[in-house]
Amino acid sequence: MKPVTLKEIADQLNISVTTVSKALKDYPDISKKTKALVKELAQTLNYKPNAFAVNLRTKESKTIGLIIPEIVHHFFSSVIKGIVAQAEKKGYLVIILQSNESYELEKKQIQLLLRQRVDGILISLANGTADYNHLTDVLAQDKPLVMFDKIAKLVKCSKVIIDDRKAAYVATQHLIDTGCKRIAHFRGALLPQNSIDRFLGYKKALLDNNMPYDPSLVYICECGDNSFEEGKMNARQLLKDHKDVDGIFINTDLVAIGAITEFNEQGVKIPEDISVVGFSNWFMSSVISPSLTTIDQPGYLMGKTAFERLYKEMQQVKNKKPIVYKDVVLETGLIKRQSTKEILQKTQH
Amino acid sequence: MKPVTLKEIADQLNISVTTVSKALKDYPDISKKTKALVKELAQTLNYKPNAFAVNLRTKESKTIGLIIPEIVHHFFSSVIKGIVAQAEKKGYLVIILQSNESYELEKKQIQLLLRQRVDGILISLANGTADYNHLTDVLAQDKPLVMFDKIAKLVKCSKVIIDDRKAAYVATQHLIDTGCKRIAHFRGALLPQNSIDRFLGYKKALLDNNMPYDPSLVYICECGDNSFEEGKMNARQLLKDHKDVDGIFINTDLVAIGAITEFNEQGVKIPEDISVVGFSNWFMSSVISPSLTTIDQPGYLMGKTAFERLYKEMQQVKNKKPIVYKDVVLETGLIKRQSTKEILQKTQH
DNA sequence: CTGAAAGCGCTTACAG
DNA sequence: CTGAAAGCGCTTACAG
Repeated sequence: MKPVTLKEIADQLNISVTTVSKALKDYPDISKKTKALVKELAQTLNYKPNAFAVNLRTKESKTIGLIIPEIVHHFFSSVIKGIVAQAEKKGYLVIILQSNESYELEKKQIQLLLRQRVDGILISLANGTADYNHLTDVLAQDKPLVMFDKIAKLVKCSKVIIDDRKAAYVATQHLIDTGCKRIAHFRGALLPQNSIDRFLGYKKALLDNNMPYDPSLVYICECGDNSFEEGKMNARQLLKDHKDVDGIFINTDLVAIGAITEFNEQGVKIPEDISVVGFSNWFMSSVISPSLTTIDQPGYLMGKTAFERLYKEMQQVKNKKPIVYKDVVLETGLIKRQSTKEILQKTQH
Repeated sequence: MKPVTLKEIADQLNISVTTVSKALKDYPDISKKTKALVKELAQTLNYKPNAFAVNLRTKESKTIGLIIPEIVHHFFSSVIKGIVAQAEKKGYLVIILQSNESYELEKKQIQLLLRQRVDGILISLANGTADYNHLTDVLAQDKPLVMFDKIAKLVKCSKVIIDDRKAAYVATQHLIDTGCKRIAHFRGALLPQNSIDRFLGYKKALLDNNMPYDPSLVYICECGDNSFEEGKMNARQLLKDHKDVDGIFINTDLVAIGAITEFNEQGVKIPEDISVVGFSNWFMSSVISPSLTTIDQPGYLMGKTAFERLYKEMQQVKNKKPIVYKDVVLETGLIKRQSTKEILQKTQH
């Protein structure tokens, strides 16, 4: 069963393809009668315009590309959901690609999307991405590109992020406010901007509170996959290296959950012996024991907002206006749970 | 900066578009010299074939559609990952759509994908889907359609599933083997096939062990969203209704985790007072306390396999052969953890 | 070995 | 109010 074309409708009605096309699109210069006839037949034949032909003519695909480091991931899957939902509302389809945190794959995927002539690209960078030529290539073609969460500050394009530095500051301050004196940090991989920013927020909170910054308390993971195992390993190492640590701010909830599991296994009491704060507020964090104090990171909203930005830019391109770049910073919040102690009364008289 | 076309390459080289096209595709009737010239220029100009034009000519989009009930979901996101990875290997792009468990949305999305002229469709049905015309429409167009996980048995197409009935039987048998005498079941929504099959497996295990089947021990959730809250609610209700229940087989891990949380809060001991078995082996289940005994459901493999099936069918269509439908049943396994007791010794003499 | 020509299915400026 | 014609960027059967 071959799909129905305009020509078939035209032939059956003994009118021209032009008229059929215009009738379906409600051009004002077509008679009401013709329109009704055409629409009815299109309906009964179940006519669907051939997207390839339409795209070829209009140079629009109504499709966007999405490149994400990892799909099986609470935060990222929430972002995907936000993007897909918002895109559908505006009549756009989303092609999804996963970079697996690989720079090489990411580069290849950008090429794939460009070849596919998507109208715009949404990307969260792989940890390994340090070279941005593949991204500036996109921008050079006046193809809208919006980064979210894992971004490159140096690339000139719109970005949707949270204030990682501030959020990390709040997390660390909370540890301090609850009485922690010696606070470690699991920072994950070295490169990604949000890893850097969270580290800086941690450091600043220490210094602002006149606490010494000790680099040996910062655990970097070369693999940098932010995994459960990474948390377990780091926690084990920490217990060997620094028996005096009484608080940890951890880059990502999953890593924090790994750490908590290790502490539980070794009989280290949370929060009595060590307080733990995570980052992202994965659903899991509310149900483990003890439940994890963490930073709430609005994934769905970030996806929605990123698409909205991209949409604006795609409109600008369509209207032959210059693309206006804009950064959007979303709010985060601290979720207090059982892995940190009560805030000390600041009783002074 | 407008994308480069074949014509531009042809003009610069003073040859025809035909020759350029053939040279790039390594047709044997083009001279080595010409091929080298064309390829070099294409490279320097960063030529990328216009996918719309290619698709329009070849009637192939090298794109497939994926409709899934929920993206933020451990099992489904694993499936997505498997599909996307395998598709990319074979040179296909994936358009992702989320039905939100809504039949209406699902129907609309099928239309969207058909309009987009995807080469094939992968779908896991919404809970509410009871009418299959939108699916048979796809099949009637000789467009490959493969269902996975949440399928409709009545629709004639390839399916990739697990043996839900058998897996549920194994789960229930495990409860029996560990000494449970009165076993409840949280079955979730009424309609979906796997909900039905898991229930039947539960029931059969009881009967095969000469245990009475008591319908009042089966908790159906009309909302049927398989949520954490559903688990808490059902557990609360169960404690009111049936104080003698000492084991539960629960449809989905997330619901089981909700139940465990409720039991923990009410001081009901797991597995001493009540043993719990879940279904799916979400990552979360290994880190909660007590960790959850569950059925391992191979999400990534299911995604990969579903794409492979679709790929075969797309090849058949391409080669003008009839589509051969096939069901693939993937293996599951029981993961024993802390939420169930040790298996009783079957000492008989 | 090379190229002119037709055509995929649409849209739209233009003529009548 | 209707339609002939050009063209989007490719591919491929055919001629030379």
